[in-house]
Amino acid sequence: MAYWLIKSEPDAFSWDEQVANDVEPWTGVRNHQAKKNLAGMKVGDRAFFYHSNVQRAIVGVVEIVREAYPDPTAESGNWVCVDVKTVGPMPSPVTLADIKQDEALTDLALVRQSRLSVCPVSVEHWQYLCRMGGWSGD
DNA sequence: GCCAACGTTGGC
DNA sequence: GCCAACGTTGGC
Repeated sequence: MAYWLIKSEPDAFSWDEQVANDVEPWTGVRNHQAKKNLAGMKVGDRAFFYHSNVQRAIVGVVEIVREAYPDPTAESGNWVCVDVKTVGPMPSPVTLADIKQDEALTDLALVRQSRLSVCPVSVEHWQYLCRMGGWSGD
């Protein structure tokens, strides 16, 4: 199974809304590299839910429950989305500042390509970030 | 196909 | 609010 990180501006769609909705279609991605990442997601993969812009922190964990299908919010039909399900909140959110300070995380896609809204996370980084956030996991 | 202009994202 | 990074558009 693979690991990912998906970004959302809390003003547009926040973690609280994700928790309230439980399962949410992850739509609106309009970047080819991000699309490629979405298309590579499998059911059962997990992703960090990251708040960009105002909070800048990993605030929770979600699971992919439906693989890439045409994004209904795209008129062209050329974009895709996936469905993600709430797994749980990070006990202590991992901030971007924390991540940037940590030498083990300098090659994280989140840091290297700040504008990419859907990025892959290696197993090593996933476990490392989980430890930082106090995620006991399952 | 190159490149300048412009728009958007996201950190600070 | 500013700016850097990056994507897109359009003229040539």
